[in-house]
Amino acid sequence: MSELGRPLPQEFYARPADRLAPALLGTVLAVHSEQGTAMGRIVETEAYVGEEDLACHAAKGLTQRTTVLYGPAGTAYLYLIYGMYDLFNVVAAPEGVPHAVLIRAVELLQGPLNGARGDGPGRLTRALGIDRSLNGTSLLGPRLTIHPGRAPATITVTPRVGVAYAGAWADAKLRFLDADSRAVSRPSPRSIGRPG
DNA sequence: TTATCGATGGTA
DNA sequence: ACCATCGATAAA
Repeated sequence: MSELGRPLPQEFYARPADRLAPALLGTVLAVHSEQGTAMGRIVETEAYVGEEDLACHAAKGLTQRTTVLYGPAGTAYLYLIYGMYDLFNVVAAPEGVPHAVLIRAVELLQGPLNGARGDGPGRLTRALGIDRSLNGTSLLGPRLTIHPGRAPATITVTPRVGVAYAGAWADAKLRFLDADSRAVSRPSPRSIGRPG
């Protein structure tokens, strides 16, 4: 049983998503349920930085769907994509500022693992046993928590995945990866390949 | 009420 | 490269 430090405090989350996203690399997402605790070390994140960001859901403004983005930092934002996958995000920035960090990959430490892997935003939610019923849940516990972990030695920065429609924002370098992890969702320009 | 479109992943 | 699958949003 690995040791988890205290959950990251609310203040940790209350900063712009482009600064929170790299800070989350290496931290451990824990999902607590009757079954036990599922855990994964976060190795890939993307920042979505508010109403001006055409790739951010809040580009549509305040709607029923985006309500939690406008709420306090340190809240889970989960939504269904492509009719099939639940994607997990961390709400960032002060209340009223709709920033979020998408968690795209984890190194699985402890399961449910429903036969799923951790290398992909749709996969990790299945592997950790979370879905959109947890939308709006606090990351201060008791259901979901994030804990300090081993920070990456090197962070790779690239444009975000799947946002080609977002005009100038499609090219923004807002995706962050642990360059030494092999659990990332897809090859990255710098960390791809194996030495010798 | 209806049409369009995804912050994906599995298969060919 | 193609497509399964469905909720949110915008248009009508």
